[in-house]
Amino acid sequence: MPQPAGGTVSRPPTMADVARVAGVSHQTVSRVLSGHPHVRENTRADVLRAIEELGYRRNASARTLVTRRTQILGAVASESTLYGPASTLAALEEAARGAGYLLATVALRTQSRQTLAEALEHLSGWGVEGVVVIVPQRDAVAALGELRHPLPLVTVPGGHDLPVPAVGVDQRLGARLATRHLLDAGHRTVWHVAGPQSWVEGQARMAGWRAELEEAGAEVPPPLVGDWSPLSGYRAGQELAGRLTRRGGAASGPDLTAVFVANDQMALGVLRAFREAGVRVPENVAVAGFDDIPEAEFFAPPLTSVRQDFSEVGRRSIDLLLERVEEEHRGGAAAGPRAPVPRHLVIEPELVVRASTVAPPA
Amino acid sequence: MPQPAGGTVSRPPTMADVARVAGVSHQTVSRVLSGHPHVRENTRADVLRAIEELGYRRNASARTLVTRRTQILGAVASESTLYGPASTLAALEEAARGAGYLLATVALRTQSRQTLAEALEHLSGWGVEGVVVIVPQRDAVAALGELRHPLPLVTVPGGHDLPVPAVGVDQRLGARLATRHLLDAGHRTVWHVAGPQSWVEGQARMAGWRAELEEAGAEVPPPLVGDWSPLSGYRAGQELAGRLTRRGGAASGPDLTAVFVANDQMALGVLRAFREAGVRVPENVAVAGFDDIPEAEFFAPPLTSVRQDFSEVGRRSIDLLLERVEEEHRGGAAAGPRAPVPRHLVIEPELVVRASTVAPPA
DNA sequence: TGGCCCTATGTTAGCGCTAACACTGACGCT
DNA sequence: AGCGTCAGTGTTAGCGCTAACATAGGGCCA
Repeated sequence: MPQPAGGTVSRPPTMADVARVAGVSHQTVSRVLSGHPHVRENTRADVLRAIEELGYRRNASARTLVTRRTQILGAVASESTLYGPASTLAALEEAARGAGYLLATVALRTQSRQTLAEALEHLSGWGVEGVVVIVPQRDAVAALGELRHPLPLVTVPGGHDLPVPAVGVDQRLGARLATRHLLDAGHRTVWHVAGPQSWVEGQARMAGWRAELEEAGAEVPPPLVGDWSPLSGYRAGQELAGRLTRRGGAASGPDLTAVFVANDQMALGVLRAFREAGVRVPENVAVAGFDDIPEAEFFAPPLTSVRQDFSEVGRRSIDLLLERVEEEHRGGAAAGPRAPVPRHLVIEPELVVRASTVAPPA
Repeated sequence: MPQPAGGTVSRPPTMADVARVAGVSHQTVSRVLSGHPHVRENTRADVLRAIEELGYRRNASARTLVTRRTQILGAVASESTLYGPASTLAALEEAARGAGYLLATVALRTQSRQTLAEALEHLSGWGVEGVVVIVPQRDAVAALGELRHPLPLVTVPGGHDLPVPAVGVDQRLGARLATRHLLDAGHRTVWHVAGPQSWVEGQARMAGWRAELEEAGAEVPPPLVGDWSPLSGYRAGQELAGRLTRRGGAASGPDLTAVFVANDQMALGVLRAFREAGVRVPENVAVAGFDDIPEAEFFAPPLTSVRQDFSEVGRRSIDLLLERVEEEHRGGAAAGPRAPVPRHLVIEPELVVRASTVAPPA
């Protein structure tokens, strides 16, 4: 790689330096760099050679100052160590980079109105052109709704009625797929270990489960509610195992032969509780999870789960956000009528069937 | 929140606008914003009121153009969906934000010389002042060593001899803690299911395990090598279980009563293989892991593991990086002798003892 | 041959900010 | 009274770039 010429370690070269070396004006250099059409082939080559020779790189701030475009997008997330958000974040970055944008992230411990406002404030301090907000909790969605920040936003997941475009995996559908799979396997009904109802996904998964049961005319057992953690799944598993063992009881409720657990972590806890109680999976009870985390394949037994394509979610979110950003710049200040219906993109989930719901061939 | 005055939706207000409203020069506004000492209290109040009234926000690009400081740091990571990197990334962001910097991330699928160079190139396109590179693999470290990029860098983890400062948890120590814990419990020796030796951590954990055994005068069994995944742990577990069951064999090697597994995911696989083979944990064999992922507590049985404080790693990395950045700006172009010895910060890990290594009270 | 358009390039004027210096008046010293 | 000092403020000159306009010369037509 060519080094800046000369012995003195000085300022990085500017467009004017390149112009001098190439024997043209700085404007011509700018034209070459911007791919402007009316530049002679010879001139273009001279300029490119000079750029190479000096190791010139265009100054982003100067460019931003006049174009009013930072080419920076933001992402705000919480629980970013969980598989879903982390995957989404990575996909978001890749997509942003592919589109020529830098992605600045903000990792929040909790998403309150205050912290969300601070995050957006922080990001707009650097002039980000738009932000993807990963808001897994309903409170956070509500908090976001109260903000009315002028920045173009996209939320992940969707499923809310905010005037903000969104992208997300169809949680209801995922829950229906898992539930239907269990009903199809001959179970009279399906129990549910739900996620926290304060989460968008927790609520949607429960709704999907309930809808599928009702549609099938199956009895709807009372759902147990966990907090996504293996421990809460373990507790729910103990509760369920208890119902199975004191079998004489009249108050035991509907047939307990199948359980749909709202995420794989909790399913891990359920499996453990069942094992301890001597409940065999899938012979006594079939268990399905949600998320298809990489470990799910190696649970004992391997877990049937609903797979979400987070990469797709990331890509689509950036597409949607850039659409909004372009709109903002074209429509500009003289804005016509607001985009009438914010688009909600829905990605379809996929059911992955494993041994936890299918009895091994005898 | 006050809106920009007037009906026309126009450009955001500038310092000049604030100056006009406050009845001072734009320079005085700048002085107020920069906390310059020689400003009368009255004047400062006038300016702040005008800023509030107009909803003024300083333009970062214009500021950067003259100060040559973007106040942006970068982070490059791969496998960013794993618990460790994801936690580090989140901690990095929080620390950067606390120090008044924006954090831009790049998520790589693989870290080759090429992709690392592209990532740094991408980040320097926006003038980041420094970059934290999360390089878990030895190849990546080597690739990084060949780059000689002018950007201030810090790597996570350390344990290399590159002329680059680093921060990391002491992996050797962690491995020794786990191994010593097992020896102290009365086991004659400890087997090891290692991580890929292409990884910095995989190698260091094996080295720590071996060193501890040798120091104790214990026999060193042949290590089994996995790839961090539960499946590879499962395979290793089957191999180990096989040695236990065909107990007559003379070639079975040293006593197999304790296993130190290089991460918790693989330990999950080992536990499953043992369970299937009828090997009881910890009664027949004690098992310890590494990382202390949140799920470790809910494995069957709960897993003894080595906890790493990733938040601390993140904070220290930013501290170190900013030190380097400041140095760069003070020393400037007329640079004196390079910083002689790049600092390596080492964070101590902590052993968390659970049921997988301690027989329950009879 | 004059007028026109079209290509290829140069010149000029900022974008919004900070750094450097210039200025003013109050104060205190000799 | 004359002078230096210093707090408090204004004026000026860029930072490196792009947009808008200006200019020069060649080809084409009537």
